[in-house]
Amino acid sequence: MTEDRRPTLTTVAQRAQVSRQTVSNVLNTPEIVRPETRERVLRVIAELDYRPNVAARQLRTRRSSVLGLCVPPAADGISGQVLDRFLHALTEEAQRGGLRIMLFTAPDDEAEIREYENLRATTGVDGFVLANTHPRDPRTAWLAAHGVPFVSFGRPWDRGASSHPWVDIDGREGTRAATRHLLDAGHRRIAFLGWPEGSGVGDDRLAGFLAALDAAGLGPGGVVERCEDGVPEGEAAARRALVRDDVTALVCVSDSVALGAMTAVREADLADPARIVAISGFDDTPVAAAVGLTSVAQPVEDVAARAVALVRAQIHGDPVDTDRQVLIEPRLVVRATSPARH
Amino acid sequence: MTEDRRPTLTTVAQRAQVSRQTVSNVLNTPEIVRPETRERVLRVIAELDYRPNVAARQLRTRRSSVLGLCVPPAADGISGQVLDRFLHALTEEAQRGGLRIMLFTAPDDEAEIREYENLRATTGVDGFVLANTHPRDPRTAWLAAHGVPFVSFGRPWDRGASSHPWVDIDGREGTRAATRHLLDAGHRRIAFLGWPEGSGVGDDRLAGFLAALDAAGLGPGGVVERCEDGVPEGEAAARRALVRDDVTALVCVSDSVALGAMTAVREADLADPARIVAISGFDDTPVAAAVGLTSVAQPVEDVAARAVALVRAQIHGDPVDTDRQVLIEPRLVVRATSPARH
DNA sequence: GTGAAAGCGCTAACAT
DNA sequence: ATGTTAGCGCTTTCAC
Repeated sequence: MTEDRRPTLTTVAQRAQVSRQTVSNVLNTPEIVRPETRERVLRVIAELDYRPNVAARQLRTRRSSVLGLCVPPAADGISGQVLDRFLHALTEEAQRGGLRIMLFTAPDDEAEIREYENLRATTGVDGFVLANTHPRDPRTAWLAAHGVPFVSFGRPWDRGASSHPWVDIDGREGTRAATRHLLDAGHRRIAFLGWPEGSGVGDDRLAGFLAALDAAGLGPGGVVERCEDGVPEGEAAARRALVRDDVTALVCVSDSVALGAMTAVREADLADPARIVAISGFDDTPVAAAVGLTSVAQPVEDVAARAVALVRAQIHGDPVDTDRQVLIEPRLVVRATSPARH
Repeated sequence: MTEDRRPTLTTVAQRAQVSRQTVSNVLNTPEIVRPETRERVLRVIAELDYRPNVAARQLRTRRSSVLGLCVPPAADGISGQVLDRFLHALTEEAQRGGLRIMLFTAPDDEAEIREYENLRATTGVDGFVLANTHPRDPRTAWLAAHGVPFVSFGRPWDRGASSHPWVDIDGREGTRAATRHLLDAGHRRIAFLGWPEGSGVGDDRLAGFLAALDAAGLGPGGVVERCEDGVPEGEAAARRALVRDDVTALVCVSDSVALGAMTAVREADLADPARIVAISGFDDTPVAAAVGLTSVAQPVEDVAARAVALVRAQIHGDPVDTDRQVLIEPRLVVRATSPARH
């Protein structure tokens, strides 16, 4: 058990015959150091495998290069997957830019706010990423009021909510693309299986469906069945929609609902072999890929990249030249559940 | 924008009329401080809302109270859910014990090892949790060789591998319970849908199946069909198993395989209404709950608790009185796909 | 361009 | 039981 400690700035300085400060400059402001000195110092750094101690740096600079992320107590079913993919992407993107992601949990919004305070005061976390904002969210208001850098994955859905930096995926455009795809495949009577009215995300997705119908001259309005998110719920909703004999395609608000719809459709297809009902889901979860479900994919990597850029700008106090609100286009992934009609 | 900084030990000391050191003692070794002094200091701490600066503490104590966790580049399908649930549980458990989880990524094992070095040298991460160990894993060997505290969720599957602290779930016991459940339900000819031979986890689960058959006097051996993990793969494997008319139940190595099997079974049941084939999966993913699939649940909360305890013991240099290897019993969740035979 | 001094907030070691 | 001293490793400020 060797007890010798890691090299420090002083170790490097001695060995390179310069002052500590010069070594620090080589690392932080290399351009002000004479090239030959710089070379020599860099060589010693490599030789000794020197790495700066971030705790010491943080103590001095009051900057931790750490972002906090609250992981929700329970994964919310199948669609929870999206959040997990986002977490992977975020970690990767942050790391690429010299930032780290630190996790924490809280049972409710108030507790989460207390953790923000705590993490700021103790660990000196530089900023936060919120991944599950909801209407009337007290957390964004608190963070904004306290001047804490943050960004949310998800728009604020309240009318007149104070605007804060966010990145989101254009759900409306997603369902619009899915609906257009089904129209192109030859379907004329398409139903939408959505969530109960009032959820910002769900309403947004419904809007895209209606817009596509309208644009095709099939509007205004359309067949809409609503249900809570879930597989059996989706199955029941699909049954209700399929009562109408002319419905030949279902645009679903989520992969969970779509998975349930697939069961209902399978029965309907058996009852009337001439009636092949097409389906599209939303989120492009692994389940969708597994069962061959056409779905709308959320490019979480793009979201992560923009999100990191937005917090970083706030941390560095950079004037944010690009928009502080970013809407990202989703991508339709066509699979077996939406064949062209012959 | 008020620029006044947070209170420090000195602020508290002055206000409480004691030395800095006494305040520190109140926080770290309260028992050596006279009760009345302690009370007074604590009151001031509360008044000023003082919180210790962890960077300063870390600089002094060479301890960060941070655990590193590598998130895999890509979520591996439906069963990836287990890992995500583990991550939630781990965060919660760590936080409860005053530890934080810091995320990082690496494209391969070698890069991950480099990150270990990096995180140790720069951030002073106290230990690591590995969640995806595999046969011939160079990472555990490196960590052990360098005396870095760590624990893995998952046994080392190599014969004669150097033993390190780990926590795992007893997959063998899981499939044994599932098989026994189907035997109790009246099934006599049960097939196992497993992964290709050679994966430690898959072989372990198969062993439980065989053991249960043996114990019931139906062994040795049994109907075994193998396939890669995945829904369509599971469907094909189930078809192969169901060719035998006497097979009335399928024990599946994962929920993905089981989900595929459900499709095959549905067809078989339609072809012969008298033949109701039961199914069980493994992992108890949200999908299983959604489609009513009987499955073996992994109590990741327990795993997280034991894992945190094991790293903590190493960090503190505590003599580990309990076993450094912990095997946790899974729990069978009975749902609609395994009704009793009438 | 380089060096010296000071101090970020904390705790280990010793003195009282 | 409490106080004093010193220093963890780094960067900011100001000399040179």
